[in-house]
Amino acid sequence: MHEITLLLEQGAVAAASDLIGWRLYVREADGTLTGGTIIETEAYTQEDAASHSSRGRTPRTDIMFGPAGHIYVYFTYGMHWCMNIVTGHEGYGEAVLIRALRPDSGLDYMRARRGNQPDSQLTSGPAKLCQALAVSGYDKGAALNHGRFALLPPDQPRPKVQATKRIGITKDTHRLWRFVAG
DNA sequence: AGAGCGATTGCCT
DNA sequence: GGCAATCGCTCTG
Repeated sequence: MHEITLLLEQGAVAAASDLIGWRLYVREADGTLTGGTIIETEAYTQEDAASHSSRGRTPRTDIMFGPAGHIYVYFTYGMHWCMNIVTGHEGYGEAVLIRALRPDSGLDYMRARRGNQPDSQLTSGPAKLCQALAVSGYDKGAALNHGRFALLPPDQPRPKVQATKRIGITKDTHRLWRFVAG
């Protein structure tokens, strides 16, 4: 638990890299854990023009400015939810977008929500994994490891991590703040 | 009160 | 690889 806080309080960029290999799950009503190993992340900080927090603290982005270890979810493109883990310190707006998991638990729940896709496509995108884990606006501000969400340490040797450009943004595109396992 | 937008996805060539 | 779909949310006025 404290290990998680230290990891996240380093700041979004270091945390985004270090979170590769950690395991993220949501607990279903019957106790099943649905989720898997984090294999792709992106960092967003307050000085970063691509970040929602760069335009100030608003009702939408308020969670990003709160303490580390909470969930920031946002709705986009009229149909998709995406989830972030808030990092850094109270008053500074930053978070890590969870972009992909390697699913290893609760696969039946994911298939039911994602339309019986191949396992490799159940959680291979930020909106896909929210659909697979049934994450939505309802989860806004939830605290890790105090309710539905569990973030667990790596259960295998940490993979190598590559840093690349972030996906789908139009500002500050040069930053190498996307991290992928491999 | 409402126009504009979007940290994506899936389908198409 | 390119691009349309899609609509609730956000912020401004």
